[in-house]
Amino acid sequence: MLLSPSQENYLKAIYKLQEDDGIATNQALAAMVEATPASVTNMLRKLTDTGYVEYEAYQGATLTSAGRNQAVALVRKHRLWEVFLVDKLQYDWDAVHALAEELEHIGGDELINRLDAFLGHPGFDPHGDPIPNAKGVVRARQHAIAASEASVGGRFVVCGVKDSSSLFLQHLDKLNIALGKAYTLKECLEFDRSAVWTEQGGACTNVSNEVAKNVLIQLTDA
Amino acid sequence: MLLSPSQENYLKAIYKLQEDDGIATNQALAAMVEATPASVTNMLRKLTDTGYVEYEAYQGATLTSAGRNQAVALVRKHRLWEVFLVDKLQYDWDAVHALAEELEHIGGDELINRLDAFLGHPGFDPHGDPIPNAKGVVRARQHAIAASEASVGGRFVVCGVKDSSSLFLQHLDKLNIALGKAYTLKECLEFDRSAVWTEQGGACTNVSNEVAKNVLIQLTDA
DNA sequence: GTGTGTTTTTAGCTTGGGCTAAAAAAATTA
DNA sequence: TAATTTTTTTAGCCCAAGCTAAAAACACAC
Repeated sequence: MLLSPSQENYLKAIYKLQEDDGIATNQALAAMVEATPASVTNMLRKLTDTGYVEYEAYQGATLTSAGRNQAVALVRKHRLWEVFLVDKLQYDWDAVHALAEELEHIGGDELINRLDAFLGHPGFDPHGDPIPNAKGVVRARQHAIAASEASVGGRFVVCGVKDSSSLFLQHLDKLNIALGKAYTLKECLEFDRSAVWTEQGGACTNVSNEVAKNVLIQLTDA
Repeated sequence: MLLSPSQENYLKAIYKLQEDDGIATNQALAAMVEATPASVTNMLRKLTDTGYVEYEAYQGATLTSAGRNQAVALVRKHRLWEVFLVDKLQYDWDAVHALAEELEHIGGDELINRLDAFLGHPGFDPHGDPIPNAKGVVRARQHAIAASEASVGGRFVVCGVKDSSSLFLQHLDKLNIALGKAYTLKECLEFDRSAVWTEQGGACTNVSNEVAKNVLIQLTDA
């Protein structure tokens, strides 16, 4: 059974919602695929008939194992294309999402496995999200927590973002925050719950709680 | 005005037919886009309304300058993706057409210009066809003739193919004929109009007229 | 447990791109 | 020129994927 780009987008949306919220409601799906709830009901019926989704009226949707395989393959394709665009074509990390969204619907396993090899089997995409391997295994990011959870005096390395919207990523660029950079959490300001991060070199950045909640870090002992 | 993949395919087909035959008839278009003549009539009307095609009933279709720009841009995208697939992902030259056909509908100028730069601004695709530049200028292949036009004793280099179907390209692979290789035309066999080509090393290949007609060469004096 | 508000579904319509079958125009042959 | 064949167009249909508006189901508060 071959899936249309639209159907693939639904599967990906269900997958993400299941991961994040545990459940994929009609409304949440509608928001994610940018369609009306009525259209979602339609499509869920179709995907149920073709065996990718399990769905009973009013109960939300879950993926079958076939559906999950498809979704993970799409995530793999999306993230590998993002790596290509950033590493090879020198795109900024905030500009690649939309293009990867188109590219992920092209070709099959052959193409993506060759791309994977060409890129050197990268483990993570430009936003720090892990890339599933050819067998569909996603190794979870280890020990990652939101930066807002760090405690004063703690040292950490930025390893990902929760929000990969262009707006947020450009904001991080302005704050000079990037993946792989190491910081110490100098202090937390009671008033607005913003934080002060210092780099090794001594540069200080004031980070709002809103930002910190969307930055993923790994604590380091050094 | 944004074009759908289907519309883009029609523009490309009209462009090719105009180049090859001088005229794009309804029937030829139908064959090329793999649709019925009735569907072609429909689409031509649409493309006329949007200003990409000039078309009067029963008279065949021609591209406006806007249409030609689009078509040339598509050819550029197609050929650059083919170079990517062969040079970077190690695909065989007979396997890339279908994938490039999908990839050519993705993204806009930005993407393709970055790809072009990444590939080192190649002049020709893996089948020897010239790649239009960012301004839409296609520089014609120089002095290329069909191998069937060569005369006995002549030396030449293979520089392209007329037929880039998978079947034909695989046949060339079997004959060990590839772009860039140099040959001497040893003799022409009266009986079936096949030819004997010899390589520098001395290896001989018997080439049928059918094949020779679809191989493009450049004569060399040496 | 009844009422109110939210969520989901149903019903019916729209648009893009196809299709077939039949009619009309053009081209070819006698 | 007339008859026949080929090509193109018209008319009417289908399917995928969306939409709106209204009805039904659910969930929660009182």
